[in-house]
Amino acid sequence: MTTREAAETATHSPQGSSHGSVLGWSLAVLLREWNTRVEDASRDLPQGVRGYQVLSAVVHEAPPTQAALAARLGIDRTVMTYLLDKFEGCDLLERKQDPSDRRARRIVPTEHGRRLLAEVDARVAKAEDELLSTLPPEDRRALLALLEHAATGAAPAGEDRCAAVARSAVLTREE
Amino acid sequence: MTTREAAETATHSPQGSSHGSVLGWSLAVLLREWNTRVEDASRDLPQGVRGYQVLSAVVHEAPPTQAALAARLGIDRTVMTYLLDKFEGCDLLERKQDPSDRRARRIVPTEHGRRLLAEVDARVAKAEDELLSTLPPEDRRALLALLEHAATGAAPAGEDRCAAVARSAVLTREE
DNA sequence: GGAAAGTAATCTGTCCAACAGACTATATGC
DNA sequence: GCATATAGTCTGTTGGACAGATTACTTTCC
Repeated sequence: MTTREAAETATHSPQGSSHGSVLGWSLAVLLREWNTRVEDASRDLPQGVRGYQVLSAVVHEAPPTQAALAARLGIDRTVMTYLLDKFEGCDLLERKQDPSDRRARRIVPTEHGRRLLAEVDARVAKAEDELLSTLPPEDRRALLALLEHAATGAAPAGEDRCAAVARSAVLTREE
Repeated sequence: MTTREAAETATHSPQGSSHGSVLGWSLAVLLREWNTRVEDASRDLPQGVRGYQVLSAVVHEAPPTQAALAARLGIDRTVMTYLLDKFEGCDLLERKQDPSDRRARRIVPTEHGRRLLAEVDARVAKAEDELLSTLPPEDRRALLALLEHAATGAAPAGEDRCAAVARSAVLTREE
């Protein structure tokens, strides 16, 4: 009896959000798999996936400060410090004084960093294709679009704003 | 705003994929937000989100063994041990000897566990709705479907099989 | 029937990564 | 110039993940 109740609850969906959170489970599974695959793709970078995300954000989004970068990736600021230490040590990123605010550091990629990221980006793209290989290309594009939309919409106020700032920074400050 | 428009934004960049992994970032942001919201929704459960996932999986999926449960959620088996200890301590779950294999324990929810989960499930559903509130209902459904499909497809062999086993267990094992 | 190998769960010890909190240096506002 | 806020760093603590050994039981194969 009790088991039957369970089965019923499980399939008895009022509005599609039937059995316990599909959302949470799917996100967790996908992210876990994404991690292991990208971990492999970022083998040349310090700090594995973490490192990839940092380098990628710096190059592609150019957040204006260390703090903005941390906020964008949801990383603690104290953690960001030693992450960047390693990147500087590997000659992938540099910290430069921001002339307009001497407390802040502008994080800029080195040439080496850019080149390496390009390689890794390619490997990551391939890994992601494999990860989503069960979806036809059309659905894959739809999923990515929906995900990005949902993520920017769901980000706790400040993250998308940060991205916007970052983008404008790219435009105004590129040399 | 439809999926197609979003897709355009996503693929908007000059050289196509010059955008670092949208996938990884989106998944991470969404999961992080999902976590904080569900953390709040599961305040009555031991172990927060973790606890919710465990209880939810036990009730809705009824994995046959502790190990299967752990595999489904991507949790280490040694961790599962003390997670379940707490649940037993709170009278939410029970470990019962599996008569057909006396090494294994069947994890079954108590009445209390079921009731509590029902409450929490409701709160979680609400939290998820809010999380995706920027998507129109149609897109929301599409996203969930695509996510689930992608996740089951991407799960390292054994996880969906485990779910299948679990479901059949629900059907065959009556009390 | 019984040794050998395999599996479910547990227990133990180790390690690392996250976070809070204090601290330095700048900035901004009154 | 004093008060308050912010960027970044450093330090100490803690919890959670994981590897490895252990116990109990099952399966296999001779």
